Amino acid sequence: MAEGKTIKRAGAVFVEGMGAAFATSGVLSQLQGRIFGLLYLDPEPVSLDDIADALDQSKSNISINIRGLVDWHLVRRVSVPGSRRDHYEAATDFWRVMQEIMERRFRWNLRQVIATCDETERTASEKTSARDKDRRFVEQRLAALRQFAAGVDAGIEAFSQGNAVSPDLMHGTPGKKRRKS
Amino acid sequence: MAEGKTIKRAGAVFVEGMGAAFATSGVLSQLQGRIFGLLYLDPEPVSLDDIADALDQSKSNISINIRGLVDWHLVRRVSVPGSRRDHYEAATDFWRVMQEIMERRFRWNLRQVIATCDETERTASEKTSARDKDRRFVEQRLAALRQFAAGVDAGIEAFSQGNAVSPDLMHGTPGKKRRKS
DNA sequence: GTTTGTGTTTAGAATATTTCGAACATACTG
DNA sequence: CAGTATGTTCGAAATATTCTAAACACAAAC
Repeated sequence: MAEGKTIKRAGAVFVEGMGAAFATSGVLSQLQGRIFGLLYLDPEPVSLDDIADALDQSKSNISINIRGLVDWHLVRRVSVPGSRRDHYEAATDFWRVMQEIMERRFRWNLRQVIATCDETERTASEKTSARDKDRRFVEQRLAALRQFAAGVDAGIEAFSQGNAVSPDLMHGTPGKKRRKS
Repeated sequence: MAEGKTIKRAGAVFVEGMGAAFATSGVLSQLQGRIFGLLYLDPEPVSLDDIADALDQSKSNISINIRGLVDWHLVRRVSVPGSRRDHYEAATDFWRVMQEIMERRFRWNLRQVIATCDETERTASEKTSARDKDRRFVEQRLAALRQFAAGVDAGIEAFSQGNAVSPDLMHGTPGKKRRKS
């Protein structure tokens, strides 16, 4: 609306590019990428219907998908004085978004791995019929995986808090066992 | 085969846990997680058919999915003396896998964003009809996004090479404009 | 060279996800 | 309060993905 027809052309390139990028991100969908692309190049907040219109999608679909964008802090819902409609604008604090993803996606995933290791070990130790050799093998493997996941988890946490992270702190030189300090 | 029935029970917990973890990873599928889970707790390499059998899937499906695991270096194909079949075993160098993912997934994705910014800018500058104000707005936004993506990209590269990465090197304090050097 | 064992490709079936339009709920307008 | 504008929810349709079984290709064994 506020932008000229030419920008709209360039906008189409950007919108589709963001769609492609988001689609392969594993975090957000193609449509969410396109929505973000549209908003990011528009200086004015845009209403739901205008977004639906511009991207040729149903209002309900935009409604659903934009919620995810707001969740990840990639888009803000703002109120526009004259209008009763919800309006949306792109956020520009990508750093924040990245932190959010690291917290809620990566770390959550790592904890899931850790939890699985723990649960497996508990289950394995209940039943005592397995040969010692097998038991030890499994426990050693579970320990190795848990240690890796815990290390990365700690690394991300440190990073999130503004600390530098160095690779060798995270991977405990696999193969050879090493003391903690 | 080489593992007792009890380990198999615990194994089921682990297999399903890995399936769940991988499913939400955005990189690999649930089935791939289950395959990895199975192999990771087995000291012996396992044949295609045995995997298919254990996970109750068709051979072809396993064949397809295991290729992805090998691609990401999460699983190795090994040859077993007595048998003509391909056998597979889990890799244990998670660090390597992580690097692989960072390179081939994250960085590739960031470059995609950068490329889109560049392409958009080129398209925008061809058409000169837009008002200066709009043009500058768009260009400033494209520059900001590109800078962020380039920063993260450089950070990951450094990290991959064993260097420490600190957050403040990456995010150029958004809001206020800043000179390059 | 034929047969047998093995992994891969392929076409279609099964399943899951995305999308739409209608129905609904809610809040503003007069 | 009636009426209208707006966002959300819901069930069905469209689309995409995953999975299977059969056909295929290739190599080893006989």
